[in-house]
Amino acid sequence: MEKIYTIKDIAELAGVSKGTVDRVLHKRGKVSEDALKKVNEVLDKIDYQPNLMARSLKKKQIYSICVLIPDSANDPYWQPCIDGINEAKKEFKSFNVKIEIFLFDPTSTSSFVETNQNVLSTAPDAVLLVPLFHKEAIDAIEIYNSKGIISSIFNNQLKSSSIRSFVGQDLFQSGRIAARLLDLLLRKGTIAIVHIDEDYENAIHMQEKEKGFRDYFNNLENATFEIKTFKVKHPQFKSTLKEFLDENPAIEGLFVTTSKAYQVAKIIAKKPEKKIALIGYDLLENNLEYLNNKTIDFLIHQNPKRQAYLGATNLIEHFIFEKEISSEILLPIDIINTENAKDYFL
Amino acid sequence: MEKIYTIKDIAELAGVSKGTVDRVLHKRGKVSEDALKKVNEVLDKIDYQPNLMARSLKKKQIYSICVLIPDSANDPYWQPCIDGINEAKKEFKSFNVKIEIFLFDPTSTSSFVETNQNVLSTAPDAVLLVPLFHKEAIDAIEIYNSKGIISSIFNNQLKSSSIRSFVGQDLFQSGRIAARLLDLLLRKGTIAIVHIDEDYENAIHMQEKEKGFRDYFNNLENATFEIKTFKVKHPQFKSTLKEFLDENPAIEGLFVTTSKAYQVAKIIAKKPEKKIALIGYDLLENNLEYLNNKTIDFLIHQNPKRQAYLGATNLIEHFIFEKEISSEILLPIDIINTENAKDYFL
DNA sequence: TGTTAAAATGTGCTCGAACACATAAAAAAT
DNA sequence: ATTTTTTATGTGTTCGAGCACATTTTAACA
Repeated sequence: MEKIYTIKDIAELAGVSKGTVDRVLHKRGKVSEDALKKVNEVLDKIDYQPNLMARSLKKKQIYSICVLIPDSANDPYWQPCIDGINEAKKEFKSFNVKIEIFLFDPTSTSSFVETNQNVLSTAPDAVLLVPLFHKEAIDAIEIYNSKGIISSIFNNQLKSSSIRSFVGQDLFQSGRIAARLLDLLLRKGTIAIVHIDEDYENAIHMQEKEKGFRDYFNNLENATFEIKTFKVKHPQFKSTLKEFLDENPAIEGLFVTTSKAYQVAKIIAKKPEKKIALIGYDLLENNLEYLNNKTIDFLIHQNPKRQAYLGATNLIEHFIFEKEISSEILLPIDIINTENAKDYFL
Repeated sequence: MEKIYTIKDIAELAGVSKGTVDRVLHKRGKVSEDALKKVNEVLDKIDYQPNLMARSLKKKQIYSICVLIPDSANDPYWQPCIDGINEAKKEFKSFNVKIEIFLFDPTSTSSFVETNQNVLSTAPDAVLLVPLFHKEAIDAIEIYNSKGIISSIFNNQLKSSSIRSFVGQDLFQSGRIAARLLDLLLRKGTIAIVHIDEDYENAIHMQEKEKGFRDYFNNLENATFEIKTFKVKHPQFKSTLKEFLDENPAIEGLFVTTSKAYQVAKIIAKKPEKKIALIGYDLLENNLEYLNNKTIDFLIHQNPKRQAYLGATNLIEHFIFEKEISSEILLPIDIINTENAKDYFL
């Protein structure tokens, strides 16, 4: 077992005082060449790991992190994110970090902008946000960056050099997985990709999934599939989808690119004459209901709780343990069916 | 933002000294009824959370945890466990816990017994072990218990009132998932369950999986499957399996209950005249190779790394944060195909 | 009432890092 | 050579909890 060295140990070994060692460690200057050399020699020889307890105890500074999440009252998808943040909060409650959650309305751009302004006025050290609105998110992040506030994002990918970290999934790959599962279920036939509410939910999200989905089938040898795309908005949703299915009786499989597969399931459950394979996203209660009665065949789990949790801990550990911020954390893409669904609730 | 109270704060509020508050908090006695009442009144009013940094800094006691894992030189399955423990070790290196890994030979009962004796001689505070050998594990755990050493297990379930915690998967459910996937792949036909090296690897593991597997098909309406069981040991493995397959030409699917699916894949890959569906366990390199060339259709991920990690952190957090030890942590059962396999490496 | 024992309470040091401040040594200016 | 300035180095306090020890208060007994 290797010895744990303290600053005092180093001071004794180098024949200087702990003050000098401290100045060397923190490069605060005011150290003679001679002393610098002596201390560095000791430092090279041993593996000094500062005691983080002591450091955290001494430092009065409280790091503040703001988290912007869509309000789960508008969309239950976001509830696990809130839970994930609260879990991180609990875990690090003894440390000198303050985590505050700000909710915005996912259907309202102005709510997003406004919430960002509120966050800005609290002058946090870092912001973790779901960049639902592309342009507005970029703008907000630029402002944070100019004020020296670290920004991280999760759920949606977003290209900007001002972003320090992204937590999410490889959406292209996610589309490929959906394709592979439908391939398995059907072997051949006509499949439709269904995009619901493409407007305010981030379109890139869905497009990447579609690309991956199509990529799988394009690269398939002896491919016997036909792929269609269907876009629809919520108000006229029900009638439009019915029409679409009636007009395309050959369709045997559907890939819903959002968490709204239950809305589709509700409609196709009423067409028992023909089983349509259905794949969607996320373990919402509504979705699970249709998974259990086998209207939905597979769900792909985006693990929003863990995304939020990892987004938060990535920042927290940067502040209190001086860990480097991982610029990209890609979560595994979990395949869910009736049998393993309940495992994913903790 | 709620104020963080210290012992000093409480002392002032109650009009006593911090020594008295300390005695009340730790129930060390020597406190008058009057003082006890005054302190408890304050304690009821506020939410006191002791500063764990300060506590950890002060306490000189180093908690020692020993981890017993099979040597990965014998079976690569165990390497991720070692990685998981090292990750936990790294994460908590600043805290006063010492984690030591002890490796034993998974093919040798006496190696397991001997290693337990070595562990015992270091008089640790807790032991985390893979109870590969049923009887010997129970014995070892009884001894640990009699010496006041906490024991936790992972990977294998084991019933004993002396065990404080189990981390693993629901093996019955795991068997059901394999069944569901084969159902999906085949729709009907003959399937064989393959148990490899049932002797020294824990038999219960495989039996539970078989039970779940059969349960799925038993409860299936209009079932058109026939299920066989095939047990085999390594030396004569190759020839015996070939024979079995030749004798049962109807077999269209195989469920290998261990991480040795690649050994089966090696054989059926040479029979290209008929595609046999194959499902196995664990993301070993050998398995992934056959997954990628589609000889193996699905792998079920038992997440050994996370099992070990959670087993360790469960104990660590008990010691340093006084968290309760979760008596059972069941990990989700991850379904892996070619498309999402690479996600599961971190 | 005075003395001793027992119980209750308070004080002060420690853990290791951080940093303000005091002191000492070297360099520069008179 | 002496004073002043600059630079280097050391000392001491703080953070909050834990615990040993000192001190005070109360109870018991002669």
